[in-house]
Amino acid sequence: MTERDAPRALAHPEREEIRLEGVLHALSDPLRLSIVRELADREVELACSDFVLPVTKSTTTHHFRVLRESGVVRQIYRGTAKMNGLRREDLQSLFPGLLDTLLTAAAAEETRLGPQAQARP
Amino acid sequence: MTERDAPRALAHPEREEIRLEGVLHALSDPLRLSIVRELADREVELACSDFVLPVTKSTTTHHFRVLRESGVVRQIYRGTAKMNGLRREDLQSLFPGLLDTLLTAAAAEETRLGPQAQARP
DNA sequence: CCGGTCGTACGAAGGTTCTCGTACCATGGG
DNA sequence: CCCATGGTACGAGAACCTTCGTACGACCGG
Repeated sequence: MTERDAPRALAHPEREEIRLEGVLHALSDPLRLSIVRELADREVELACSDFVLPVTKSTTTHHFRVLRESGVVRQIYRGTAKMNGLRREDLQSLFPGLLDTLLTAAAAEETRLGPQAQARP
Repeated sequence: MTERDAPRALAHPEREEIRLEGVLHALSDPLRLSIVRELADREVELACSDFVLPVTKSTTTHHFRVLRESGVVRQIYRGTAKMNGLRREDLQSLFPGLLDTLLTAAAAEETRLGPQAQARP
């Protein structure tokens, strides 16, 4: 069934398996935080290749995997593309208000430090 | 001046130097998160030695240093003891609601998983 | 079927983190 | 003045994280 509908299925933690420490660790990386912010801003599912990131494809795959395995995003294949969506409802149910507060905090920090200050040399 | 008043002063980031990524990273460790929760519950300054932690003194020093350098706690010497206080106002001013939301999320997770589930073997 | 696009797997280098043990320093009480 | 207490410094080992390159697999469009 699941195999038949989704030949290239990806492993996700169930809602109950999501751990706060894992979510915080996932979001403590500037690149991953910027991915989540963009996902939240656009409010649509985005392909990995829709993001312009200062790293190679391999590294991009790695970061999206961390986000998926920590329960922050849901990923599904659509043709050759891999679409990413925030797991808003799961996170809201487990940690009410956390995602929005974090997004607000990230926006505040960007305003404070200047929009270019998230990358490292 | 500063030297005279506090011969054993400790380096802290200024409020403006506190970075969201650093705070999230500091709190993504279960041991450090439990320290912050206890600090928030008691609402008083606590010495490092007031915490019962499943690690050695050296490791305890390390974790408190991470919390201090990320801007989460303020540490001052009082005699031989080193007192720790949450930097509530600084964090609230930079990231409104974040600390309380995180503490609530941590409490919710503990309720969900059982009070013994924060240590690792 | 063939080529191009999108993404994965694997291995490796380099850096950081977590942990400990041992030796040490600062403070305050007898 | 000495010692007990509370904490630090340093070094080391293990584990983990981030990054990359190269080679490969899956799907779509012609």
